[in-house]
Amino acid sequence: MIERSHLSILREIERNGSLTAAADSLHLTQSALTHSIKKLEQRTGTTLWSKEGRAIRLTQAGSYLLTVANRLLPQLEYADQVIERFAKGEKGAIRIGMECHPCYQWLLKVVTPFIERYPEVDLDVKQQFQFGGMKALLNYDIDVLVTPDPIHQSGVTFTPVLNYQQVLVVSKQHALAKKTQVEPKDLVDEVLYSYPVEIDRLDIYSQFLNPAHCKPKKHKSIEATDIMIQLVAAGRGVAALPHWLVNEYAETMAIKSVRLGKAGVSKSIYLGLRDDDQSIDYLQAFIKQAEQLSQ
Amino acid sequence: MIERSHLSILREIERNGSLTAAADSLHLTQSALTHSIKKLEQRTGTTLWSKEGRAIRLTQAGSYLLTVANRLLPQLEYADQVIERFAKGEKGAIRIGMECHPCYQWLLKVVTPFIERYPEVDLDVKQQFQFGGMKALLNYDIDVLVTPDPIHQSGVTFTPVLNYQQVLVVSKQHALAKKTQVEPKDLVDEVLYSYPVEIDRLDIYSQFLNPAHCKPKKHKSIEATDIMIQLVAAGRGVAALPHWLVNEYAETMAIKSVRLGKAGVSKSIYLGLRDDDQSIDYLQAFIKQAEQLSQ
DNA sequence: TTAACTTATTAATATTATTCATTGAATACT
DNA sequence: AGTATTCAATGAATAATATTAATAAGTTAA
Repeated sequence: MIERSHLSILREIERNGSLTAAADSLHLTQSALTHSIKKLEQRTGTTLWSKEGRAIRLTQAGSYLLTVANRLLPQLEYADQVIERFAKGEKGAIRIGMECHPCYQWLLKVVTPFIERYPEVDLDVKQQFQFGGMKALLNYDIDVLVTPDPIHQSGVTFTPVLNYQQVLVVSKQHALAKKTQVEPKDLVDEVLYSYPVEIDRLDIYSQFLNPAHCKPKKHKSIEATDIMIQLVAAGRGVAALPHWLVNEYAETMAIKSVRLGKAGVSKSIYLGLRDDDQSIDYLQAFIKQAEQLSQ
Repeated sequence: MIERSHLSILREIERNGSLTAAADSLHLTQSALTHSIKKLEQRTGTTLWSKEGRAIRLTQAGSYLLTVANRLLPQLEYADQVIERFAKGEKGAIRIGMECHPCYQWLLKVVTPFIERYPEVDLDVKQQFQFGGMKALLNYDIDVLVTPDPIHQSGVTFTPVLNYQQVLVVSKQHALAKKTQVEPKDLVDEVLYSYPVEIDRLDIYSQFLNPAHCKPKKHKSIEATDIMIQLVAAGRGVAALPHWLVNEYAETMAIKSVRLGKAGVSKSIYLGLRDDDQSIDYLQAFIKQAEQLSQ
């Protein structure tokens, strides 16, 4: 069995020209090398070096092994480096799962400065989960779960990274646009647009309409935020979205945001992380980056 | 420092799905593996496996190392095999040096059966040496020296492999063709062709002409045997060549061989081998092959 | 819950690697 | 030629490492 140490010895003897010099550069004694060599030659049943006088020269078998050493040692040394980078928390991959439709745009703002600081960390974003984001996290399909609805459970810790108001978006021409706040009953004649998720995960229902036993005239679901905003601007309906998202569109689109109820609907976005991974540098850095953004 | 054993452990755990099973296939105890793993993880400062319950799963760093293992282990295992073949004397290379011009055709007859028996032994033939064949042999530029003039010296052993008569080749029309033997004085009016080597290495001089203080009318040197025979057949001159070589041409060319003197000029071809290499299987086999051919 | 199975731990032991001190041999120097 | 140097080989002693046995502690499945 050829070991890494054997390959190192081959290479260093060739580099240094003598056993003694090779021993120095390997931080060993000459005696140690002689013993290693002898053992290797005995075990393999070959002569790797022919020793004439005090000179030393590779045999054919030795020359062959030297080419192996020159090919494989750099690869092993590179692997050492990569593992070191893993150890320092510089290298890795974050697979981000998103359970929050409008968050994608917010996420981009977190990601941009992060990838500059951690160029060796790969990023991947997934938005569809067969059994829900929580399962995906626990099943190691993703490493970070971005969600407005944390399910507190052992093994996963959630950190709030963004607090915001959920607001109603309406066209500037809409009657509600003049109000500073809307009440549940104001929506009973409206078409309500939302992302395609279960109704009990929509805050406009759970925190606003349902408590007042109201419901909109019609409810339509749309995947793309841009289209949703377009439809709202055209007066085809209203939508409940994060205020920061609405603000971004407000400059270019004919829309206006109105507070939901007297107190407004407050929401938070959380990042979920497996407890196992709490010690991983770049994951902590990612969360910190997200927290800083909202301040 | 990633060692071969670490890579093997990585691979076997992944193949077998558990530490215990991997330990079996590595002919170790489960305890030994646990210790190795722990030591590796401590030294590198990484977690390679996350262990949840009795299941075990690779971390990102572990997955990376597994790809390294799958890439490098096969190469190391192949190197083991190659070294084993070297050890068995099946694999190697013979660099043959030729100091004997007409021997090339004889050599081919040795080589043909040899390469069938030792398909993994590379062969190379060199015919030009900067400082002579003996120096080339001692300098490890060649491994076998084919020569009619062995220089006995420590470190090299010569084995005679072919005894033959050196004969004079003449055209069938030539006056000497009718004789059974020629004398030195018969050549004083002839053009003598020879290979381009120093005159004192030509037996026709050292063993035939010089003792009788004779010399030919003219001496021309030619590299290629075929051309030399053509010229002789055309009556442009005579040449001294091994009888077995002349026999091969005699069927198709208008030439005839005549004995040199009453006793003839006897020659031998020797194979020279470094004493260091006497124990190498395929070199011994090569010499044996050469000896058998002449019987 | 038990039975079966898997990994972790500790202390003892076996194996292997390394060094020290010395020798013999080859080379360089005067 | 003789001496000093340099280099590799050796054997015994020691240090370092790997491996095991025995057992614990945890998980899974019936």
